[in-house]
Amino acid sequence: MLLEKGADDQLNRNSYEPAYAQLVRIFRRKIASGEFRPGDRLPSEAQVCRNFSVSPMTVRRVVNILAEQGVITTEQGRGTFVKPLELGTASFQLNEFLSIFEETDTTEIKILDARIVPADKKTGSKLGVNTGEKIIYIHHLITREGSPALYHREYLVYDPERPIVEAEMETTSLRGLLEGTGGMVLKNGSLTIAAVILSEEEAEILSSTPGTAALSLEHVFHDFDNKPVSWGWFVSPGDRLQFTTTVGIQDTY
Amino acid sequence: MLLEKGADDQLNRNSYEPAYAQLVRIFRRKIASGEFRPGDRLPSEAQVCRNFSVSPMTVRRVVNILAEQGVITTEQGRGTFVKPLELGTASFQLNEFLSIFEETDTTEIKILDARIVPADKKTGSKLGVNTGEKIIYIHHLITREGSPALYHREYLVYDPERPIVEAEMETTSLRGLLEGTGGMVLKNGSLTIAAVILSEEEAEILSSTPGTAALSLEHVFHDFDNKPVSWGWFVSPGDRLQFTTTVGIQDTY
DNA sequence: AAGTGGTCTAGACCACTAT
DNA sequence: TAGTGGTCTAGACCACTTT
Repeated sequence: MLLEKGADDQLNRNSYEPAYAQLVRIFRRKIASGEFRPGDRLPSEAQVCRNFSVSPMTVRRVVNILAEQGVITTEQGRGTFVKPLELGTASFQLNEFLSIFEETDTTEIKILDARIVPADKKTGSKLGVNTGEKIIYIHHLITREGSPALYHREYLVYDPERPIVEAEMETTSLRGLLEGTGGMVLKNGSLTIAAVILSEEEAEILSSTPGTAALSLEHVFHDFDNKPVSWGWFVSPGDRLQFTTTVGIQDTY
Repeated sequence: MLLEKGADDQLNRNSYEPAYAQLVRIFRRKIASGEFRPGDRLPSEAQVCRNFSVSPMTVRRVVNILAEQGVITTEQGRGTFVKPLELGTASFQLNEFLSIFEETDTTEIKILDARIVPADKKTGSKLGVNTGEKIIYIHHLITREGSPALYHREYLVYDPERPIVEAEMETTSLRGLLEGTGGMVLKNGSLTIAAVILSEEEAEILSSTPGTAALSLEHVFHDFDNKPVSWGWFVSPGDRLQFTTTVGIQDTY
């Protein structure tokens, strides 16, 4: 090594990339390359300050980001260590699933059904309305390159004061909901992924076979009064949809 | 309001909870309560500095955390705004799924099979070894409160130099792998959730019925030479396992 | 006592947006 | 020009762990 310094040992202070981001990248690379192995102690923050000529606050920020990313752990008074790979840190992003809606040239959203119906017992309890009360039912089919990819059924509370009907019944509104630009102001929601079997009716809609395995994504959304306003689910045959993710250190330079 | 100040308008500087964490909590609460609605502009950072008597760096940290959490967005030169709910930000944590392994009093891990086998074509290609080469095969059954919850099949590259066999064949090693304390030093892995149908053999293992819907979690792990060292999958009947998560502002005080 | 991470200050300077 | 977010400094003080 002698006195030579590589690109991993100094910052480019003229770069548009901030110093803290460069340091995050450098340390991720050092870990990915095996220079720092799981369990190893990283140089102390004071040392990093001296090595890269940056202030303690900047190093602190880098450490916080890497810890947030699950790459390192800090132990007060002891040091900062490279984390071993942990399965539990894996998270599956819904974004990936929803990205198909953005391929507007190959993806088409059709309305199969949309009307006002009386709530049955289960739907009523999900939406917090009495059985028999009027609610909105919408049935979407999403096709990719001409063939059905998944369907969406949704029940919405019927509030004449809010023009949900018009807003929601537009095909664009489904996309709007996904992107957060819908007409409704939603506070939060809960989502569930489950495995289901296609019924005869579902199989016909999706041009599939009854008894096929499928993924279901169920959702309930609440407004700022904590009242449920939407209950519904997406269903897609198992061979046309799956969720993937990665854990550990990725080789992204 | 007059001159009164509520708990949401001042910090407790004697608390063990740092100022930045208190501020994050306060702003989350203000947003959850509807005091700030999606689209609203929050007070400028300089204003927050004055209102709470904190330095700009502390406010900056708060803003970064809330932005990271997906609660707000920042626009340079314009301001900081409350984000509308976005479906795409949802992420399903594997941790929740793996938490069943921590209930050691009700969860039991049994080895159904564990031996050295020749690699078939598919397994060989997954693990990067030639067809017919020796690999390790392990079959676990995980039971909860006496009844089968899910099974795990795994193929491992056979390296006599590394005592994977002994380490991995212990029931504790599965738990170790999940927690990152296994004997192997893994760099990263890829994970896939898919819907499958239980075969007759699988149904028998799981005390279920053939044709039932099930969730499959497939995994491939790589070492620091970027070589695959493990390929396997968990399978659980759809009525015994699902993934859930939430989006938006939660009411957690 | 010395070294480690953790919080916080009170500014500086910059880039961007609105007026 | 004034106000906004964004980066960074050079310290201070604290809590904790190791020697």
